[in-house]
Amino acid sequence: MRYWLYKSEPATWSWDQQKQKGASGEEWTGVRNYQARNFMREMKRGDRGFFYHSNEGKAVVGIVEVVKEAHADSTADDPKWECVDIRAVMDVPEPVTLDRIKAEPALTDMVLVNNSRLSVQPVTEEEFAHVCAMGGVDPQSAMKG
DNA sequence: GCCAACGTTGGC
DNA sequence: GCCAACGTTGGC
Repeated sequence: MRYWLYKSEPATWSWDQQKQKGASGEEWTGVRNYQARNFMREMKRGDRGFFYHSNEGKAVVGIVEVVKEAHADSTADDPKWECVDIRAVMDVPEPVTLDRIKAEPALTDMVLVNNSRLSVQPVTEEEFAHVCAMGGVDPQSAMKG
């Protein structure tokens, strides 16, 4: 299993909206960047990830899971743009802000810190567990379901 | 609201 | 195929 991070501006698509989609989840549409698309092509059903609020909030606010692997993005006119479907798994009780992540020596290599513009990005298992712990989430339950 | 970083586009 | 111009993202 691999781990990921999905960025969204809460004004466009928020964690609350994601949660309202329930267990069937929702397409992660709108990615028009090859690097981000290629990461989504690598995703497998069951992969876990972070839901990150960019711009406003700037924090990891939730845990999500891939429920449908890459397929054509229904909002794109070109089928080369693909997306996965993800569902909300659980809240992060203490949202882990970008400031806290940057201040954490174990997380200096996170893509979030080093490539702030990439909207879908990989997270290592160690980083995932670390951020879970910082957010008050039991890493075991976040990583296993 | 500004602007740095980065990706994409298009002229040559 | 290079690279300047432009657009977008997202932190500040």
